[in-house]
Amino acid sequence: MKTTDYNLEESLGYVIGRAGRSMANRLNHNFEKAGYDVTCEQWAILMNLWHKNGQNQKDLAGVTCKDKTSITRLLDGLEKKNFVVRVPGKNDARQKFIYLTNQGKALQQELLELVKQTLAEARKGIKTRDLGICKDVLKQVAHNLS
Amino acid sequence: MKTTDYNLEESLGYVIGRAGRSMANRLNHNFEKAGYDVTCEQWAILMNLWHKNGQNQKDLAGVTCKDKTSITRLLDGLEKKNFVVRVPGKNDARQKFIYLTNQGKALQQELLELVKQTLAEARKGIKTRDLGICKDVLKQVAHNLS
DNA sequence: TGACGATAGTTGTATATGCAACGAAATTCC
DNA sequence: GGAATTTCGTTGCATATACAACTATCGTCA
Repeated sequence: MKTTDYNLEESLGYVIGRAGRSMANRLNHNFEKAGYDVTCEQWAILMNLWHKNGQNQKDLAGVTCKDKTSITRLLDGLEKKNFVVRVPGKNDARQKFIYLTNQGKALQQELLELVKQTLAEARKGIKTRDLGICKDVLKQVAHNLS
Repeated sequence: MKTTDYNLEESLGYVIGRAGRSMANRLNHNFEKAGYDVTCEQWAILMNLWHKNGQNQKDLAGVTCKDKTSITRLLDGLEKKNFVVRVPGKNDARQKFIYLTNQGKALQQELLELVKQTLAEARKGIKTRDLGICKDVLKQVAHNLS
C-alpha cells in the first residue's frame, strides 16, 4: 500500500461503470432469453417514445445524455426492425420526428415486465430508501455534468 | 399518461447509464484537456494495476466486470502506448501477467488528481453520506448481477 | 433580400464492449 | 499415460458511443 494508493471502490465513476455494465448485460440477456430482438440501449429510446411519442432526435439525445450520432445509429437499428419511423418536420425540414409503429408500441408491456424482473434481481438486499437515494444522487451527477 | 406508463426516472439502469456516460465523457475531456492520451476505461485498468501490479487478464476482467475480450483490447492499447507489458506465466503458459512500465507508473499521481477534480465537479450539492449510500448500492447491484 | 451564422441530422473514423469460435495449454479422469 | 474437459487469451463479427466534418435548412440582421 503506497502513500499514493487510492481505493478504487471509492471512485464513483468506477463503481457506476461496473454496476452499469452488469445491469446492461443482464438486461440484454433477459431480453434475448425471452426472445426479443432488442438491446437495452434501444429499449431506452423506446421507453422515451412510449412516454412521449414524436420527439425529434435532438430531444432524444438530450434526455438520454447521448451524442446525436449515437441517436442516429440507434434509430437506424430501430427503424430497420420497424419499431419506429422518422417523419420529417413540416415547419422545419431539418428536424425528424420519431414515432413508434404499432409493432414498437406492442413491445411496451412485455419489455416492461422483463425490466421490472431484472430490477428485482439487481436490488436484492437493498433498502427501498437507499435505492431512492442512489437514484437521486445519480440524477444529480448527470445534471452536474451536463 | 397511459396506465402502462412508467417513470423512466425510476428505472435504475437508465439513471445509471446517464450518470455513467456523463462521468465518462467529462473524465475523458478532462484527461485530454490536460494533455494525457488516456481514456477513462484505460485509466480503470491502470488504477487496478497501481493497486496490485502483475494481475492476469482474467483477474482484470473480474474486477472490472468486463468480458475478457474487452480486456484484451484495452491492454492492446495500453501496451502500444508503453504503459503496460504482458508477461507470460512461467508455471502456466496460458496466463499473461500485466505489469506497469515506468511510464505507466508515472501517470498515477497526475491522473489521480484529475479524477479527484472531476469527482468534485460531479458531486456538487450531494451529501457525503448520500454519496456513500449510492456507492454501496451500486456495489451491491454489481454483486447481485455478477 | 441576401449573406452569414446557427441548428438538425448524417457520415467517416476511432474506441469500447460482448458473444461465438478458435488455439494453446493445463487439468481431470479413467 | 492418454483422451476428454476445462481454462486463458485472441480473433471475427456486431452493436454502442463520441468527435470532426459535412449537408441541408432555418434564422438573423444589415
